[in-house]
Amino acid sequence: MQPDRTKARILAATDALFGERGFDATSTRDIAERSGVNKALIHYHFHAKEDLLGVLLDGYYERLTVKLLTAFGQRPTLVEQVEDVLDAYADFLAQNRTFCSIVQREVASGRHVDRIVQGTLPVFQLATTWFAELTPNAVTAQELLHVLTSVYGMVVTYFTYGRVLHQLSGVDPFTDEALEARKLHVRRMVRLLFVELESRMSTDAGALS
Amino acid sequence: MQPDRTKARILAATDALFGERGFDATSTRDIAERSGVNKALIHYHFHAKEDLLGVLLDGYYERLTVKLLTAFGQRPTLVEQVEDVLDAYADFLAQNRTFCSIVQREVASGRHVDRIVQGTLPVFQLATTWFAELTPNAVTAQELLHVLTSVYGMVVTYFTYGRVLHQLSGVDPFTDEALEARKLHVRRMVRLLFVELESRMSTDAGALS
DNA sequence: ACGCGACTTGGGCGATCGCCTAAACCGAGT
DNA sequence: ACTCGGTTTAGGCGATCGCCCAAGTCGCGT
Repeated sequence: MQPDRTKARILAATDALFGERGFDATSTRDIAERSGVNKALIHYHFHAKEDLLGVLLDGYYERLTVKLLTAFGQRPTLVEQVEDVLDAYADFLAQNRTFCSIVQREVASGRHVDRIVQGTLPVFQLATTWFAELTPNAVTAQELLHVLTSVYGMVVTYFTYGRVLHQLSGVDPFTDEALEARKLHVRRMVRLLFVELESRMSTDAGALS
Repeated sequence: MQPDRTKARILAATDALFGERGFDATSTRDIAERSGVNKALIHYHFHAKEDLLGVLLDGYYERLTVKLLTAFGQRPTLVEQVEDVLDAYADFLAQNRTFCSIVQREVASGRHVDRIVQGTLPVFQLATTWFAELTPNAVTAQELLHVLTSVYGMVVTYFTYGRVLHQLSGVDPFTDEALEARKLHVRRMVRLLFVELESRMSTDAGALS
């Protein structure tokens, strides 16, 4: 078998196992068995187990960044652009649910935070420049961070807590219809935010109520 | 030393270690060392490592539920009650940041989901009955779940992604001032939601835009 | 004083961990 | 035909894992 094919098989197995069990609960032997590859090959191709996670995360963030940056800038108004990016984000998470689990766990453990910050940085900076240009003095940097955190949380929590939501509602949250409904909900919330921002800009004053 | 004191020391060390490293990355020897207790005592008092996590989670959810249910019902209007509950939730997470990390990891791994669902159930049911009484036909069950997920996500994400936010903004998100600012932001978002709900009820029709 | 049950202790069992070594394999270049 | 570098293999090293055992200690009722 050509080495590229081997590396791909190892990475695929790693993704599946890290996603469902987590880094610490997965042994290199598990990965070898799942990918149908000798266990020494993992260390030959990826040096250490830790590096496997690094390569995996870097790949995810590169694909995610490309997808979000291209989703941005397709439609005229800012609201529509934001909606497109959030839709693309939701689609990405739906198609890469292991990514969501892995990041959540690593952030909780404070590991690979640098890599995760670096991965989110391009989109984060794009978002901040949007608002800096569009709402020069209506939104402070602190407030913007809160808004981004909230929107991010709304999108991501739906996927991380998928199992919990399933049990609470009895409905599978990952069917196509359910995902579309979620995206619609997020769009509504974002519209509400924008309405508030615009009204604040027109009155040229801050703070709601 | 009296056994209750021993069990408390073990649980405290378990909480700290599970919180910062996670269940799988923590050994019973780590717990014994941190709590200054013989390693066999852990299995004597708590049977298995897995049970430690169970006891820990049950304790957290009991305290959380009591806190949220008492926070509810102190002020006249529904908006204020919701704000109080969310403030109490944020305070609880701020004072028990390990809880947040632990739950996030376990949910990501699909472990202890039953226990977590059971723990959130009282508050979840209270929230659903609120809206069922107050907005009988303005909000569907599906839509309510989306709203609760979003609000939950807004609150929790701030704490789980504390380290990331710190690096992105350069500001410690866990100072008293920062936490108050976060609570204020969540309150604003909830107010926006309520304004939308009320307008929908007055027009007696659904769907924004 | 003494026995009994609860608690604590050091030591170690078998299993599994990440990683490494030495040898075999294999296709391309000469 | 034969080297040679890249790839794959079986096997095992030392460390660590969860958990258990037999003995020891302690306080308390009698």
